[in-house]
Amino acid sequence: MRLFRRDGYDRTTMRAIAAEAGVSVGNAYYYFGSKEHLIQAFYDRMQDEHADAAADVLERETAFDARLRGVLEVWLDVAAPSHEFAGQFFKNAADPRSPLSPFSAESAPARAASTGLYARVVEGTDLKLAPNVRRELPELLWLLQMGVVLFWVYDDSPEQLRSRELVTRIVPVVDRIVRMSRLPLVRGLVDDVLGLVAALRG
Amino acid sequence: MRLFRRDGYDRTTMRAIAAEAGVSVGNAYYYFGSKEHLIQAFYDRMQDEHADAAADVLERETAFDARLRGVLEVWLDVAAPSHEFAGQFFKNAADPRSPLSPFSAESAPARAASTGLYARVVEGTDLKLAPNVRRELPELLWLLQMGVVLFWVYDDSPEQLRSRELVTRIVPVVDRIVRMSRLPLVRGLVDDVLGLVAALRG
DNA sequence: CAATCTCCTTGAACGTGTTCAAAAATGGGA
DNA sequence: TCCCATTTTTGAACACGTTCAAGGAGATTG
Repeated sequence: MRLFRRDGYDRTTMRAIAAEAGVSVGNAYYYFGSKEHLIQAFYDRMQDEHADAAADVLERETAFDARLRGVLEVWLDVAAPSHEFAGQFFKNAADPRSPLSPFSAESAPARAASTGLYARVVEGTDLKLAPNVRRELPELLWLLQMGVVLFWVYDDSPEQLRSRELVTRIVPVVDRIVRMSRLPLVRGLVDDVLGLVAALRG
Repeated sequence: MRLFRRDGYDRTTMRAIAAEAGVSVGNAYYYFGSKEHLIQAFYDRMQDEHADAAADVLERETAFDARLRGVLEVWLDVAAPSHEFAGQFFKNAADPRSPLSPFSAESAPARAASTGLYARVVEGTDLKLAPNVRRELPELLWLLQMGVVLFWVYDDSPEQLRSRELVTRIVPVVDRIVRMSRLPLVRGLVDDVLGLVAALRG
């Protein structure tokens, strides 16, 4: 991770990693199937840090919008030091066949942990929701986070301020949509969307 | 392109491409800066094919939902033969720094052509829209297409039938949202979203 | 103690994308 | 026809990720 952050993913060679770790190149491959697999550790650690920081937010906030904004902002905090590196990492994760893809079978545990986090975002609030909305909302919020991550990866503004702005502006919109979801006019629409999500899952 | 389709992106070597073309490896690099750059030709051709096929649809259909569905379905038609290959290609396009990224400066002309296509989807219809919605809708529909592409890339169902289902089910939802956008209740929400998009563009 | 087995470690070797100095072809003027 | 500048072409060489046969280290068994 030290070398990745210092030199970037592409410029860090397996030979350099092995030398830094004091082992041979072949030995690195005995413990990690490929260079990509080395990233999984990084990915997991970031997820853990996020879960910790998010727990603080969820203890502090009770309103749905504050909880959601807090959890998303805390992701930006945790990810900030790795922005440059993560851009290159994302390239590999975007390969549909890669185990690092957020939709892969290998990522299922991480995905479950993340949707669990958003389940807690929803749980502790005063939101009145239809049962089907309550069931699907955590996964939709996870998708929202994926969107934020995607935006953040492409964000070349100083200190990723645009990503900050995205979060602060999109959270009220989400909040309003969720609260409107029980209105007669909107309800049919929401049911359609939920049906669509359920049908295309997996 | 013949080799890419037959053997996939990774398994097609620059040496094989050069041999097939009857030139040396170095000569291939005289005309194409890298293996990635070879894809740009493929990308451009697919876009042209899509524009042609979409023009037929737009001549035939007049209702907004039919036009949108037709244009999206025609994209699936054009892309279908390259599904396996395009998955690997997408990995490279997902690199934020790659000129192949759909958000890169190099892709600006292609992006403009695509949003222009969706401007025509909107134009020829009976939709009554607020000015700001009419202005932003083409770009939002292009984003919708990017979403469909993303889904399609990850779609491993036979003949990408799930992607077909996504299109047939999401188009009515979009149609309803667009038509609802003038309702007093929804209008404020729509304005927020459009403001967000405008603020974060570029 | 010896024999054997499993786990761990090594570094040379392979195939890859890419580079580059050198050679070849081209084309226009003297 | 010859010369020279430019464009084009070549293939060996480089650095990289990855593989693998070979051997070493430790534990277990007879």
